[in-house]
Amino acid sequence: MNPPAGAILIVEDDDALRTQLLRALERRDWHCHAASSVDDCLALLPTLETLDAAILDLNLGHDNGLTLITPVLARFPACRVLVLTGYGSIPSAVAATRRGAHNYLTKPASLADILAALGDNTPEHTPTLPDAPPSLERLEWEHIQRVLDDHDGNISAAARTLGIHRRTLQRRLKKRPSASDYDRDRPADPAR
Amino acid sequence: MNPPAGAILIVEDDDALRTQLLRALERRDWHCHAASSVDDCLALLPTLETLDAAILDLNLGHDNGLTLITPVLARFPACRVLVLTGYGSIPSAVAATRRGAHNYLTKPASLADILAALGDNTPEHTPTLPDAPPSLERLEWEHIQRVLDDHDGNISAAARTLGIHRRTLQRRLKKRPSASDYDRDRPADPAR
DNA sequence: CTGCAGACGGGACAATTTGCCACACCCCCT
DNA sequence: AGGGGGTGTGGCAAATTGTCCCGTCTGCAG
Repeated sequence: MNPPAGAILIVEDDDALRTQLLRALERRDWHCHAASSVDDCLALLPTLETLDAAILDLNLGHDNGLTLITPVLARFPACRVLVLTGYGSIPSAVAATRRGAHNYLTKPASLADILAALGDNTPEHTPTLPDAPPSLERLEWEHIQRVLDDHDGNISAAARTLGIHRRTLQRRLKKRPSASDYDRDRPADPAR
Repeated sequence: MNPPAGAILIVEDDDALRTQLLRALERRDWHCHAASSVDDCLALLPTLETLDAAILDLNLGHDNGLTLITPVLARFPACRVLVLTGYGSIPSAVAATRRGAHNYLTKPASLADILAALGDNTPEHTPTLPDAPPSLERLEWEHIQRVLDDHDGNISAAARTLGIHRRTLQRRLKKRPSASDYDRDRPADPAR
């Protein structure tokens, strides 16, 4: 897929996810750099020689990954910036794109999704007419997954922010043995 | 708010909505042009002298409003393009923004929302860190509203695409008497 | 070491909500 | 007039939720 690969920067505050992503990308022959905060990233930037791509988490503690887009592009104008966030919203996607982000994904995203988003060379193709109305259940499910992920799999906490009873969340989860496929190299993944 | 106003183009296939929008904008001293399809719009473009803003619906029959962004900007590079769509998605928002759209809104949007989105002069401000986890119920409700709107208030059709029983949708709607506040002159909205 | 707090999985049971069927009307169209 | 579809409503069984309650585990003070 990408024999030459290149240099990539990962900015993600979740240690587990960051290292997983990093390893997965290195296995694909990318030369990786990683940072876990806005400050780390800003400190790291000047030391880099080249950068072909960057994956930025929006939710970096109290800082916002959005603020990194401009500095990254200032130093490496050709860098492909991919924003990856737990909770994506249309306004923030617009803001990121306006700042020059190449693409915007919401977690959970598989490695394949990420690479595809970065590779998307066609700035003008996407006929994108998927104005398809998602079923209520699907939407609910995806949202639950996101929130759950946002709370590192903590069911109790997720249930609280979702505004439903913990018991209910448990029951619903049991019904759908969803395989969370983060950045697993191959889809198959045990249970982060 | 906008004493000088300017010339604006509205491309929207729903007759009722288009005329409402048009009248509301004219009342605000905008010089309006309107089209109800991609072809109409493309035919209209060359005849225009100036254009300060454009509101494009994404869902134009079988065509996609996204394709209009480039032509519009080609003729009027300084034009502010606002994409307005019934069911918005992050990928399509990214696609629109990449093509040069100034902003992207989902219906229902009040006139105030629209004007604010067009006025948004700050391409670099938005700290946007609302990575807030919406409650399941709120998200559900909003989605229902969008889908309902997408089907012009047709409960049966909406229920079908939502994948729930018509009776259930009815009951849920009755519980929350929401006032659909399209482009009503004044926001007059309870709690969007 | 010993609580204590908080998370997880589950059982039991009542309170709601859904899914479904039925019936009444309406409106539009052939 | 006779479909075909949409909108309200009533009623009822079935599924889902909200609660309470337990028993375990684990990490963290004391």
